[in-house]
Amino acid sequence: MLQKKELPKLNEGFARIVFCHNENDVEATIKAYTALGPLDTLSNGCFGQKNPDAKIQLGIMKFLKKVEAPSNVGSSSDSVQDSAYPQASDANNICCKGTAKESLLLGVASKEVKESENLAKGSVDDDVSVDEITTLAFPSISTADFQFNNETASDIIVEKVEEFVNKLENARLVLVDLTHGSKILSLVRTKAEKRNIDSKKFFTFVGNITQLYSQGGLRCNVIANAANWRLKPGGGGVNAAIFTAAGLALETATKERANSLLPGHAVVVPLPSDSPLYTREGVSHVIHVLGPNMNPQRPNSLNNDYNKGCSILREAYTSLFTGFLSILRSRSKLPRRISEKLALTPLDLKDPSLDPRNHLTNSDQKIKRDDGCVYERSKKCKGANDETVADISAPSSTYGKVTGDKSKLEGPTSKTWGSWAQALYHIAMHPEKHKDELLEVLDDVLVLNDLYPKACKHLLVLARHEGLDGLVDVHQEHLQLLMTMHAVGLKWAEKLLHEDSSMVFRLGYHLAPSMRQLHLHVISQDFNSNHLKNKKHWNSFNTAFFRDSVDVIEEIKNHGKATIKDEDSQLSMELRCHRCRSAHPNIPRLKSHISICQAPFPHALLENGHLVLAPKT
DNA sequence: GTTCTAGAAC
DNA sequence: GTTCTAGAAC
Repeated sequence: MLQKKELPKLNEGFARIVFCHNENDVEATIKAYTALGPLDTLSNGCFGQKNPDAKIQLGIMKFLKKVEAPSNVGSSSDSVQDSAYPQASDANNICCKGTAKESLLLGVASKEVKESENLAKGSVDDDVSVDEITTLAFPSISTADFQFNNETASDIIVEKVEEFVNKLENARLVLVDLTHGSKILSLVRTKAEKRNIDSKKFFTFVGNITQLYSQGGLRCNVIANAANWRLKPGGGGVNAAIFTAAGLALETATKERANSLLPGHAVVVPLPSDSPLYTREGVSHVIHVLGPNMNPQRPNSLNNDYNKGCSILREAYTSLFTGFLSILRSRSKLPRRISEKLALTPLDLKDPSLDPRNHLTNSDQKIKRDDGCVYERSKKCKGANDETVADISAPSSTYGKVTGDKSKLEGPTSKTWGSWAQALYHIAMHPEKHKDELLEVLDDVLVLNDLYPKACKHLLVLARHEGLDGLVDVHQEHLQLLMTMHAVGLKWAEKLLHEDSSMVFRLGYHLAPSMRQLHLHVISQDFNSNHLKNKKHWNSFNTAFFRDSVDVIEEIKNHGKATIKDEDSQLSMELRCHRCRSAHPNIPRLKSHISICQAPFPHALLENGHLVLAPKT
């Protein structure tokens, strides 16, 4: 209903929403406001007026039966939701629905929280909270600098959104572009409409992805970055904007997770609470994504190979959305009281104890945080209190009671483990007792040298979660952990490559590990070690017994578990060179062969990131 | 996971 | 004779 009494006056710094019942109401409203000053058409279904003194824009949202979407709407506005509003036959009906109201609020929220409170109170009857919605804002991947065809990219975006949108529960996805005339937004919008994708769960938005809340009133807890492969600031576009807006905190947090990214992959980085993006915009995570590159001027150009390109772009969106889902899942594990506070903006969080980022759950999985607060706290705890690590493990755990008991201990998969097989488990549970052996200590993982390396360089990335003895225990909810383990392993491989660029690394898990506690092998492919002594040693790294980390991650993403089969048969297979595939009668003969074999690695290994090599110079 | 060692393979 | 494997014990 047009609320004419609200029309004449708009205080400085305030915005107002006017609910219109029908086209006539909208026209009348626009007319009334036009009388007060020039009115801009901001975008489809949305009009605005810039008040130069107030520095805030007034918006009038139009809710009608069906609005044709013009792809080009010139405007000087900063940002505005780009159509895709819920549509219904009666505007009042929409107004009564929380989701529509959220859209309204999001569309024209003002700059300061105080102001938006006033906005809500002044113009909207019911107080409907939008706070419980978790939102991922993402730019179109690869269509800008990487010159990926917009038409094809829009198909893939819509396809992937459609695939994930039903898994979101109370969350949503927003495709963001800086410009109003954005071709990709227009294409995606049209195609999403055609496929009847729920516009409450997915819509497009015009605005700066680093100012969605402060300038556009759209609260996005998670934003995606179209990153470069080195995960470094600079370049241009979204990457430069996000790194600049997030400050050094993002660079540091990113470095802890990964040093580089393969095309088609994504890495979730929790944003430290001192980052301006966190304090100003309420962004808790940045997900770096690397898409395929079609630009010959940029590294790893695919030379217009759209077969590969499409497959990598699909992978990129899968990784991005899966990363987002893992954030949702870890949030949903928070106790109710905390999750209720989750969507509070940082401005609302006067009491740091209310900040969910400062909490650990009581469940058997810690909510991983390496932002300043928690990291500092956990470090302090380690010094003061030996129970820190025990706090992480499950109080309700029924296995793995670490006592002096020499008897075999049961793990979660009820496999029995000899006392000798518990060494990694002990390290994972009590890293403070093994400081000298550890190369790196992070919230979720530890890095250490394998005690009996089977190659010149052989590291282990050890999960710290209790209850994960091996791959068999890994499920969908561990996806984020697997990605962290991979990223940390990759980081170390690259560090070692820096010291010796002739090395080649492979990252993977043993199908049936001898040692309890999930660990990722990062192993150089020279296999030049006196500790490699028998057929089992060789085959555990050079048959299907060795499961590449990238493949395991894919399997968990797609099927929720890793395929475990034929573990024993792999270990007794004939001995074959991992490069030229020639067979050898015994270990000494094989070893003398691999010391000289220069054959290229098999295609299956060279493709899809199974091997980590130094970049070609 | 390693070490030890009997016995098979050469 | 030596070399190498594979199973038991830890």
